[in-house]
Amino acid sequence: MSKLDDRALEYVAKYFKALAEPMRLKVLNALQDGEKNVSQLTEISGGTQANVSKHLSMLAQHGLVKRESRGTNVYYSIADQSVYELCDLVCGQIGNRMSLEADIKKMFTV
Amino acid sequence: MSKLDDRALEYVAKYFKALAEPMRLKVLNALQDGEKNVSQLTEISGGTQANVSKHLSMLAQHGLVKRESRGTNVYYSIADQSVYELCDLVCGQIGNRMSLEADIKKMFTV
DNA sequence: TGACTATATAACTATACGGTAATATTATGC
DNA sequence: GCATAATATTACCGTATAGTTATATAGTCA
Repeated sequence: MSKLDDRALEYVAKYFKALAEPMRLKVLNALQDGEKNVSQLTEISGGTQANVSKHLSMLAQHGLVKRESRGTNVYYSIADQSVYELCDLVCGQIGNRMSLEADIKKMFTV
Repeated sequence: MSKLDDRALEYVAKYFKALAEPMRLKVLNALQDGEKNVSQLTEISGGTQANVSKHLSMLAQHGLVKRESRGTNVYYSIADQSVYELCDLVCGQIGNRMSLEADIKKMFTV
């Protein structure tokens, strides 16, 4: 983050934007223990098939997940494990906030 | 990022959302070498005073920056240095992408 | 108090985006 | 080819938000 010009900032912002959605975080979370197909992710996330599919294609477009179709199924997996570092960092930060109610804080410090 | 419930995901998503804006990243970038007041940030970022002020108040609300008024000036500073770890992680990831054009990649690897 | 500076806010517009429902595409097996 | 299953896409709606302009608020100094 030293000398980022405007175009670079756009890229970084877009990357964060990909993570700035609960449903997408849920999907990424579900992919932590290995690849899953759209049906599985749909069920785990509790979303509709269309919506999950849309989020997945967005995540793939931003390079966060990899797509591999096998038969009629399409399997998605994490493209780069370091995405979880990001989330852990954020969780750590949020966990440290004194302004949050105790029960919220507990969620992050388990 | 182990057992995050829906409410926790909302929090994390909101945090990322605060970072998902080029102008806000620019402001955070400008604050790396210490506090600055709104006028300075306005000039550095090239935005309008109103817009920068709005982004700053958003960043403050999400706990990313601290606000301190001295005289008629208001000085903002980074609340938690680890925000730059996040950005560096993202820059590193983006820098590694083979799909990006070389000149874009260069921006991140300098 | 009144002028001046710095910052914040309100009202507004345009645009982006998440969710849904319906439909299209692609692959499999008969 | 036809039926079926899995996934993707389209069109639409409602809402959120970035930016702008104008105005309000607050602090300083004469």
